[in-house]
Amino acid sequence: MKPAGDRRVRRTRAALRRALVELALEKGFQAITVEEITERADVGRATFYAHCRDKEDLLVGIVRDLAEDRERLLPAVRQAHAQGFTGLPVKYIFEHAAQERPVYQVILRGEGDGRALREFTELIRAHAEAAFRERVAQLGVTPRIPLDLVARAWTGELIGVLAWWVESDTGYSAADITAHLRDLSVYGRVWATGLAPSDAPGALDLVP
Amino acid sequence: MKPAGDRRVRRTRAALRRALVELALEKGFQAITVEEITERADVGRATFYAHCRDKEDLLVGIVRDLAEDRERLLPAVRQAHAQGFTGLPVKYIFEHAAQERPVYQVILRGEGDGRALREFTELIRAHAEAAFRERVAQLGVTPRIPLDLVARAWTGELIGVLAWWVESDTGYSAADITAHLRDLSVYGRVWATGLAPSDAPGALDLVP
DNA sequence: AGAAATTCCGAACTCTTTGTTCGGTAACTA
DNA sequence: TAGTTACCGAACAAAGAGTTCGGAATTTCT
Repeated sequence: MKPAGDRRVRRTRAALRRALVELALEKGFQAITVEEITERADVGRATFYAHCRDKEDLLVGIVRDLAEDRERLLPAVRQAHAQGFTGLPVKYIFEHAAQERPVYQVILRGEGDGRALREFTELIRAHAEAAFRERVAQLGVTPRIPLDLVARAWTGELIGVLAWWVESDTGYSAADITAHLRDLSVYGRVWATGLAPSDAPGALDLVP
Repeated sequence: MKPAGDRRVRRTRAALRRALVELALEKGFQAITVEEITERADVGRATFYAHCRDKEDLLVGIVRDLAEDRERLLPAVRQAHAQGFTGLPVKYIFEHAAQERPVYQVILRGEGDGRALREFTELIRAHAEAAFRERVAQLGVTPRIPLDLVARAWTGELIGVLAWWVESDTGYSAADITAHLRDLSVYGRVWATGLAPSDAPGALDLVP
């Protein structure tokens, strides 16, 4: 299939986005000027404004592209899981992040005015909450904690870990992290720290 | 006890910070100019630069103040919990956030270039990780999941929920949220969604 | 292949905002 | 009360944002 639109547009868009990510990693988003971007991308400055209103806009565009890219992989993943899988396959998010590490870094650092990261977060949160609700309805159980809260907590957890993972060399593979996050979800943090279930009452202030 | 330093300094600092928060809520951090801040604070523009290099700096200062403010309450809280309590008392964070809601909103939106939120996050994360390690050493158990990961996950969870809570009217009280977060920590997300422990294996893809 | 449409260039221009300086005045501390 | 320190305000240079437009080049459509 051929990508839609004018080739020139695709080329300059790609060049601008790549330039933005590179520069953001080099000197921080804030410090970048539009001229630097266009210079690095080898594009006329006026052209920049033909594509987006400002830096921020460009960054948000990148987030959208990234999400689209992820979605493109999703159907195949869903297929792999035999029956109606509705969740966001965490492992593939981490693998995708490993592939597109620079972009993920810039986004997850919350650079720009935060719009990009908020948009990123919201995408994941909406996915998660929908998946939770569907699952609960499917099994006919009633949640013990409001699902909106559970979704927020889970999203925060995921993004917190993801941000850390793409930033530093943690030594954990995508599969490692996924397994840990799963255990954490299933057995809880008290278990994760190594306490026996019987210690739980005394260990409540691990949280307070 | 008398607050340290020159009264004039305290006054203008406070005025500048209040102005910044107000304006950030009204029109977004990005759109604010230094002149607007000084105007709102009724302070000469040159004075602004005598206190901080730019908007960002001012915001980071606010974060520091906030943390300091929280710490001031902490000893009393620690006292309440009979023996050596080391964790960050979540409930008091939420109560503090309720008191200082506008400030928390601005910070947790990730406005500015993200430095403020990163600093905020890092403060909490460091606290949490230290608390976890101490607790684990105290009880002589070995963690089943690396504690750095657990700390990241927990911090993300807390901040995700906190950001949501100060932003929208969720209808949950600080005590509600705290209780839910505790249950989530102790029993895990699978339990939280209402599934029986026996459902766990089949419910793993709530996470993957 | 040819025509029409679209995009890119680049240079010029305006306007806003930033960040700095400095002498005089007022407020505070000790 | 004396001495220190902070604030004011006006003026300045520099830089970046955002817009405009005619002509050249590419691409798409027929």
